[in-house]
Amino acid sequence: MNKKQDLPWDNPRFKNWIAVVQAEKAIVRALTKALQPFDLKIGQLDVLMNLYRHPGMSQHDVARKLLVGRSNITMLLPQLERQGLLRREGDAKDKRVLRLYLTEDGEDVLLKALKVYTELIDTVMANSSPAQCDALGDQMRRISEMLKEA
Amino acid sequence: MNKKQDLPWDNPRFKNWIAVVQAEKAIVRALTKALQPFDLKIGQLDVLMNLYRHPGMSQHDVARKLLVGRSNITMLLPQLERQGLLRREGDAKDKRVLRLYLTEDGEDVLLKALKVYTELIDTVMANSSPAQCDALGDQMRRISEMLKEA
DNA sequence: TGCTTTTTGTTCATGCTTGAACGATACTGT
DNA sequence: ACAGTATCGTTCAAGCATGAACAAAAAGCA
Repeated sequence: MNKKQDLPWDNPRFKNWIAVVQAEKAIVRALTKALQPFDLKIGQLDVLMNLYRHPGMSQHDVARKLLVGRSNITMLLPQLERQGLLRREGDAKDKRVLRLYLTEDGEDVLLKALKVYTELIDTVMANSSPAQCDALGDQMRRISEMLKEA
Repeated sequence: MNKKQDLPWDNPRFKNWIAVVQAEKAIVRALTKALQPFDLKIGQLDVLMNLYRHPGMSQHDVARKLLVGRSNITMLLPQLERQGLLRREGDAKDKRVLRLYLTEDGEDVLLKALKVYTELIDTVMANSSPAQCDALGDQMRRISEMLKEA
Protein backbone atom coordinates (compact mmCIF):
# COMPACT_ATOMS: atom_id res chain seq x y z
CA MET A 1 0.00 0.00 0.00
CA ASN A 2 0.87 3.65 -0.32
CA LYS A 3 3.08 3.27 -3.31
CA LYS A 4 4.18 6.31 -5.19
CA GLN A 5 1.04 5.85 -7.24
CA ASP A 6 -1.36 7.06 -4.63
CA LEU A 7 0.73 9.95 -3.48
CA PRO A 8 -1.38 13.08 -3.43
CA TRP A 9 0.91 14.77 -5.91
CA ASP A 10 -0.32 12.39 -8.56
CA ASN A 11 -3.92 13.27 -7.77
CA PRO A 12 -5.07 15.84 -10.33
CA ARG A 13 -7.40 17.62 -7.97
CA PHE A 14 -4.94 17.81 -5.13
CA LYS A 15 -1.91 18.68 -7.24
CA ASN A 16 -3.67 21.53 -8.96
CA TRP A 17 -5.26 22.77 -5.80
CA ILE A 18 -1.80 23.25 -4.37
CA ALA A 19 -1.13 25.55 -7.30
CA VAL A 20 -4.20 27.55 -6.33
CA VAL A 21 -2.91 28.00 -2.80
CA GLN A 22 0.49 29.08 -4.04
CA ALA A 23 -0.94 31.61 -6.45
CA GLU A 24 -3.25 32.97 -3.82
CA LYS A 25 -0.39 33.51 -1.40
CA ALA A 26 1.66 35.23 -4.06
CA ILE A 27 -1.15 37.60 -4.91
CA VAL A 28 -1.85 38.34 -1.26
CA ARG A 29 1.74 39.44 -0.85
CA ALA A 30 1.68 41.55 -3.99
CA LEU A 31 -1.66 43.10 -3.12
CA THR A 32 -0.61 43.89 0.42
CA LYS A 33 2.27 45.93 -0.95
CA ALA A 34 0.13 47.54 -3.60
CA LEU A 35 -2.35 48.70 -0.97
CA GLN A 36 0.20 50.33 1.29
CA PRO A 37 -0.20 53.77 -0.32
CA PHE A 38 -3.86 53.67 0.68
CA ASP A 39 -3.16 52.65 4.26
CA LEU A 40 -5.43 49.69 3.66
CA LYS A 41 -5.08 46.09 4.74
CA ILE A 42 -6.66 43.43 2.57
CA GLY A 43 -9.21 42.66 5.24
CA GLN A 44 -10.28 46.27 5.34
CA LEU A 45 -10.57 46.37 1.58
CA ASP A 46 -12.78 43.31 1.74
CA VAL A 47 -15.10 45.11 4.12
CA LEU A 48 -15.29 48.19 1.92
CA MET A 49 -15.95 46.07 -1.16
CA ASN A 50 -18.88 44.37 0.47
CA LEU A 51 -20.33 47.61 1.79
CA TYR A 52 -20.13 49.15 -1.63
CA ARG A 53 -22.26 46.40 -3.08
CA HIS A 54 -24.50 45.90 -0.07
CA PRO A 55 -24.86 49.12 1.91
CA GLY A 56 -26.34 48.71 5.34
CA MET A 57 -24.93 45.28 6.07
CA SER A 58 -24.66 44.41 9.74
CA GLN A 59 -21.31 43.49 11.19
CA HIS A 60 -22.49 39.94 11.52
CA ASP A 61 -23.40 39.82 7.84
CA VAL A 62 -20.02 41.15 6.84
CA ALA A 63 -18.21 38.65 9.02
CA ARG A 64 -20.13 35.74 7.57
CA LYS A 65 -19.56 36.95 4.03
CA LEU A 66 -15.84 37.29 4.59
CA LEU A 67 -15.56 34.01 6.48
CA VAL A 68 -14.02 35.65 9.53
CA GLY A 69 -15.09 35.91 13.15
CA ARG A 70 -17.35 38.69 14.34
CA SER A 71 -14.67 39.96 16.66
CA ASN A 72 -12.44 40.44 13.67
CA ILE A 73 -14.86 42.95 12.24
CA THR A 74 -15.23 44.67 15.57
CA MET A 75 -11.47 45.16 15.75
CA LEU A 76 -11.27 46.22 12.12
CA LEU A 77 -13.90 48.92 12.09
CA PRO A 78 -12.54 51.55 14.47
CA GLN A 79 -9.63 52.32 12.19
CA LEU A 80 -11.86 52.56 9.12
CA GLU A 81 -14.22 54.79 11.04
CA ARG A 82 -11.37 56.99 12.24
CA GLN A 83 -10.20 57.32 8.66
CA GLY A 84 -13.70 58.43 7.80
CA LEU A 85 -14.23 55.68 5.27
CA LEU A 86 -17.43 54.33 6.75
CA ARG A 87 -20.04 55.10 9.38
CA ARG A 88 -22.07 52.91 11.70
CA GLU A 89 -25.74 53.47 12.38
CA GLY A 90 -27.79 51.62 14.92
CA ASP A 91 -30.70 49.79 13.38
CA ALA A 92 -34.01 51.40 14.32
CA LYS A 93 -35.94 48.20 14.77
CA ASP A 94 -33.27 45.99 16.26
CA LYS A 95 -31.13 47.82 18.78
CA ARG A 96 -28.52 45.08 18.73
CA VAL A 97 -27.36 45.53 15.17
CA LEU A 98 -25.16 48.25 13.74
CA ARG A 99 -25.55 48.90 10.05
CA LEU A 100 -22.51 49.91 8.04
CA TYR A 101 -22.36 52.46 5.25
CA LEU A 102 -19.51 53.79 3.14
CA THR A 103 -18.89 57.50 3.32
CA GLU A 104 -18.06 59.42 0.16
CA ASP A 105 -14.41 59.29 1.15
CA GLY A 106 -14.76 55.58 1.66
CA GLU A 107 -16.23 55.08 -1.77
CA ASP A 108 -13.50 57.23 -3.23
CA VAL A 109 -10.68 55.30 -1.59
CA LEU A 110 -12.35 52.01 -2.41
CA LEU A 111 -12.57 52.77 -6.11
CA LYS A 112 -8.96 53.83 -6.23
CA ALA A 113 -7.83 50.73 -4.38
CA LEU A 114 -10.00 48.54 -6.60
CA LYS A 115 -8.33 50.02 -9.62
CA VAL A 116 -4.97 48.88 -8.31
CA TYR A 117 -6.36 45.48 -7.39
CA THR A 118 -7.97 45.00 -10.80
CA GLU A 119 -4.83 46.03 -12.61
CA LEU A 120 -2.82 43.53 -10.60
CA ILE A 121 -5.23 40.71 -11.40
CA ASP A 122 -5.49 41.73 -15.04
CA THR A 123 -1.73 41.62 -15.29
CA VAL A 124 -1.09 38.28 -13.66
CA MET A 125 -4.02 36.64 -15.45
CA ALA A 126 -3.29 38.23 -18.78
CA ASN A 127 -2.76 34.79 -20.29
CA SER A 128 -6.17 33.53 -19.25
CA SER A 129 -9.08 34.21 -21.58
CA PRO A 130 -12.39 35.42 -20.17
CA ALA A 131 -13.86 32.01 -20.91
CA GLN A 132 -11.07 30.31 -19.03
CA CYS A 133 -11.59 32.68 -16.12
CA ASP A 134 -15.28 31.88 -16.06
CA ALA A 135 -14.53 28.16 -16.03
CA LEU A 136 -12.11 28.79 -13.20
CA GLY A 137 -14.65 30.79 -11.26
CA ASP A 138 -17.30 28.13 -11.75
CA GLN A 139 -15.07 25.51 -10.18
CA MET A 140 -14.30 27.79 -7.26
CA ARG A 141 -17.91 28.70 -6.66
CA ARG A 142 -18.77 25.02 -6.61
CA ILE A 143 -16.17 24.51 -3.91
CA SER A 144 -17.62 27.33 -1.83
CA GLU A 145 -21.06 25.83 -2.28
CA MET A 146 -19.88 22.43 -1.10
CA LEU A 147 -18.42 23.94 2.05
CA LYS A 148 -21.28 26.26 2.80
CA GLU A 149 -23.38 23.31 3.88
CA ALA A 150 -20.87 22.19 6.49
CA MET B 1 -16.10 57.92 -16.31
CA ASN B 2 -16.39 55.08 -13.85
CA LYS B 3 -19.76 53.96 -14.98
CA LYS B 4 -21.11 50.68 -13.77
CA GLN B 5 -19.52 49.21 -16.86
CA ASP B 6 -15.96 49.40 -15.67
CA LEU B 7 -16.70 48.20 -12.19
CA PRO B 8 -14.31 45.39 -11.32
CA TRP B 9 -17.18 42.99 -10.78
CA ASP B 10 -17.83 43.07 -14.50
CA ASN B 11 -14.22 42.21 -15.21
CA PRO B 12 -14.02 38.46 -15.87
CA ARG B 13 -10.56 38.07 -14.43
CA PHE B 14 -11.27 40.05 -11.30
CA LYS B 15 -14.72 38.64 -10.68
CA ASN B 16 -13.56 35.06 -10.94
CA TRP B 17 -10.44 35.71 -8.94
CA ILE B 18 -12.63 36.79 -6.07
CA ALA B 19 -14.23 33.36 -6.25
CA VAL B 20 -10.76 31.84 -5.91
CA VAL B 21 -10.09 33.81 -2.77
CA GLN B 22 -13.43 32.82 -1.27
CA ALA B 23 -12.93 29.14 -2.01
CA GLU B 24 -9.41 29.24 -0.64
CA LYS B 25 -10.60 30.77 2.62
CA ALA B 26 -13.35 28.18 2.93
CA ILE B 27 -10.94 25.32 2.43
CA VAL B 28 -8.43 26.79 4.86
CA ARG B 29 -11.11 26.78 7.53
CA ALA B 30 -12.22 23.26 6.74
CA LEU B 31 -8.65 21.99 6.59
CA THR B 32 -7.70 23.66 9.84
CA LYS B 33 -10.47 21.75 11.57
CA ALA B 34 -9.62 18.51 9.79
CA LEU B 35 -6.01 18.75 10.97
CA GLN B 36 -6.83 19.26 14.63
CA PRO B 37 -6.65 15.53 15.44
CA PHE B 38 -3.05 15.56 14.22
CA ASP B 39 -2.10 18.62 16.25
CA LEU B 40 -0.97 20.19 13.02
CA LYS B 41 -1.37 23.71 11.74
CA ILE B 42 -1.56 24.24 8.01
CA GLY B 43 1.79 26.00 8.02
CA GLN B 44 3.39 23.02 9.70
CA LEU B 45 1.84 20.65 7.20
CA ASP B 46 3.28 22.77 4.41
CA VAL B 47 6.73 22.37 5.90
CA LEU B 48 6.37 18.61 6.22
CA MET B 49 5.09 18.31 2.67
CA ASN B 50 8.08 20.11 1.28
CA LEU B 51 10.54 18.11 3.34
CA TYR B 52 8.96 14.89 2.16
CA ARG B 53 9.61 15.79 -1.43
CA HIS B 54 12.89 17.60 -0.89
CA PRO B 55 14.72 16.20 2.12
CA GLY B 56 17.58 18.31 3.38
CA MET B 57 16.13 21.67 2.48
CA SER B 58 17.51 24.60 4.45
CA GLN B 59 15.18 26.79 6.45
CA HIS B 60 15.72 29.55 3.95
CA ASP B 61 14.72 27.26 1.09
CA VAL B 62 11.57 26.22 2.89
CA ALA B 63 10.64 29.80 3.67
CA ARG B 64 11.05 30.87 0.08
CA LYS B 65 9.07 27.91 -1.19
CA LEU B 66 6.22 28.64 1.18
CA LEU B 67 6.30 32.38 0.57
CA VAL B 68 6.74 33.18 4.24
CA GLY B 69 9.43 34.96 6.20
CA ARG B 70 12.45 33.08 7.52
CA SER B 71 11.50 33.97 11.07
CA ASN B 72 8.23 32.21 10.50
CA ILE B 73 10.06 28.95 9.91
CA THR B 74 12.30 29.54 12.91
CA MET B 75 9.25 29.90 15.13
CA LEU B 76 7.54 26.93 13.54
CA LEU B 77 10.25 24.33 13.86
CA PRO B 78 10.70 23.93 17.62
CA GLN B 79 7.24 22.47 18.00
CA LEU B 80 7.69 20.07 15.10
CA GLU B 81 11.06 19.06 16.50
CA ARG B 82 9.58 18.55 19.97
CA GLN B 83 6.91 16.36 18.44
CA GLY B 84 9.70 14.36 16.85
CA LEU B 85 8.44 14.92 13.33
CA LEU B 86 11.66 16.29 11.92
CA ARG B 87 15.29 16.81 12.82
CA ARG B 88 17.77 19.57 12.02
CA GLU B 89 21.35 18.87 11.00
CA GLY B 90 24.02 21.47 10.54
CA ASP B 91 25.45 21.48 7.05
CA ALA B 92 29.03 20.25 6.99
CA LYS B 93 30.32 22.69 4.41
CA ASP B 94 28.32 25.75 5.36
CA LYS B 95 28.03 26.17 9.08
CA ARG B 96 25.28 28.74 8.73
CA VAL B 97 22.66 26.47 7.27
CA LEU B 98 20.56 23.89 9.04
CA ARG B 99 19.24 21.08 6.88
CA LEU B 100 15.83 19.63 7.66
CA TYR B 101 14.81 16.00 7.46
CA LEU B 102 11.58 14.20 8.27
CA THR B 103 11.80 11.50 10.90
CA GLU B 104 9.89 8.27 10.42
CA ASP B 105 7.22 9.59 12.74
CA GLY B 106 7.12 12.74 10.69
CA GLU B 107 6.62 10.83 7.49
CA ASP B 108 3.95 8.76 9.16
CA VAL B 109 2.00 11.74 10.44
CA LEU B 110 2.44 13.54 7.15
CA LEU B 111 0.98 10.70 5.12
CA LYS B 112 -2.00 10.44 7.42
CA ALA B 113 -2.61 14.16 7.31
CA LEU B 114 -2.22 14.18 3.54
CA LYS B 115 -4.85 11.51 3.29
CA VAL B 116 -7.30 13.77 5.10
CA TYR B 117 -6.27 16.75 2.99
CA THR B 118 -6.64 14.82 -0.25
CA GLU B 119 -10.03 13.49 0.72
CA LEU B 120 -11.21 16.98 1.49
CA ILE B 121 -10.04 18.29 -1.87
CA ASP B 122 -11.41 15.29 -3.71
CA THR B 123 -14.76 15.88 -2.11
CA VAL B 124 -15.11 19.58 -2.74
CA MET B 125 -13.75 19.31 -6.28
CA ALA B 126 -15.71 16.19 -7.12
CA ASN B 127 -17.50 18.08 -9.87
CA SER B 128 -14.29 19.10 -11.60
CA SER B 129 -12.83 16.66 -14.09
CA PRO B 130 -9.10 15.96 -14.08
CA ALA B 131 -8.79 17.92 -17.31
CA GLN B 132 -10.57 20.89 -15.75
CA CYS B 133 -8.28 20.67 -12.74
CA ASP B 134 -5.25 20.68 -14.97
CA ALA B 135 -6.53 23.74 -16.78
CA LEU B 136 -7.10 25.37 -13.42
CA GLY B 137 -3.61 24.50 -12.24
CA ASP B 138 -2.07 25.81 -15.42
CA GLN B 139 -3.67 29.19 -14.91
CA MET B 140 -2.55 29.29 -11.30
CA ARG B 141 1.01 28.31 -12.12
CA ARG B 142 1.13 31.06 -14.70
CA ILE B 143 0.11 33.54 -12.02
CA SER B 144 2.85 32.33 -9.71
CA GLU B 145 5.33 32.62 -12.55
CA MET B 146 4.29 36.19 -13.24
CA LEU B 147 4.82 37.15 -9.62
CA LYS B 148 8.07 35.27 -9.17
CA GLU B 149 9.86 37.84 -11.24
CA ALA B 150 8.78 40.72 -9.05
C1' DT C 1 45.69 37.79 2.99
C1' DG C 2 42.49 41.46 4.73
C1' DC C 3 38.12 44.15 4.10
C1' DT C 4 33.50 44.54 2.61
C1' DT C 5 29.22 42.61 1.39
C1' DT C 6 25.82 38.58 1.49
C1' DT C 7 23.61 35.08 3.39
C1' DT C 8 21.56 32.17 7.23
C1' DG C 9 19.13 31.66 11.20
C1' DT C 10 17.49 33.88 15.56
C1' DT C 11 15.31 37.32 18.53
C1' DC C 12 12.02 40.66 19.51
C1' DA C 13 8.23 44.13 19.26
C1' DT C 14 4.13 44.84 16.67
C1' DG C 15 -0.18 43.86 14.68
C1' DC C 16 -3.74 40.49 13.14
C1' DT C 17 -6.99 36.74 13.96
C1' DT C 18 -9.34 33.72 16.73
C1' DG C 19 -12.57 31.77 20.11
C1' DA C 20 -14.60 32.04 24.58
C1' DA C 21 -17.09 34.77 27.87
C1' DC C 22 -20.12 38.60 28.48
C1' DG C 23 -24.09 42.24 28.46
C1' DA C 24 -27.74 43.85 25.93
C1' DT C 25 -31.48 43.02 23.06
C1' DA C 26 -34.80 40.21 20.50
C1' DC C 27 -37.37 35.98 19.79
C1' DT C 28 -40.14 31.63 21.18
C1' DG C 29 -43.50 28.99 23.18
C1' DT C 30 -46.64 28.35 26.63
C1' DA D 1 -46.96 38.14 30.06
C1' DC D 2 -42.82 35.71 30.97
C1' DA D 3 -39.06 32.38 31.38
C1' DG D 4 -35.82 30.34 28.45
C1' DT D 5 -33.20 30.61 24.28
C1' DA D 6 -30.86 32.81 20.49
C1' DT D 7 -28.48 36.65 18.30
C1' DC D 8 -25.47 40.90 17.94
C1' DG D 9 -21.57 43.30 19.06
C1' DT D 10 -17.66 43.82 22.38
C1' DT D 11 -13.74 42.54 25.25
C1' DC D 12 -9.87 39.89 26.30
C1' DA D 13 -6.13 36.48 26.32
C1' DA D 14 -3.71 33.45 23.40
C1' DG D 15 -1.50 32.00 19.21
C1' DC D 16 0.68 33.36 14.65
C1' DA D 17 2.95 35.97 11.10
C1' DT D 18 5.83 39.80 9.96
C1' DG D 19 9.85 42.71 9.35
C1' DA D 20 13.77 44.99 11.40
C1' DA D 21 17.99 44.36 13.87
C1' DC D 22 21.55 41.23 15.02
C1' DA D 23 25.61 37.57 15.26
C1' DA D 24 27.96 34.11 12.89
C1' DA D 25 29.63 32.35 8.78
C1' DA D 26 30.63 32.61 3.81
C1' DA D 27 31.71 34.87 -0.56
C1' DG D 28 33.67 38.51 -3.33
C1' DC D 29 37.44 41.19 -4.38
C1' DA D 30 41.43 44.09 -4.17
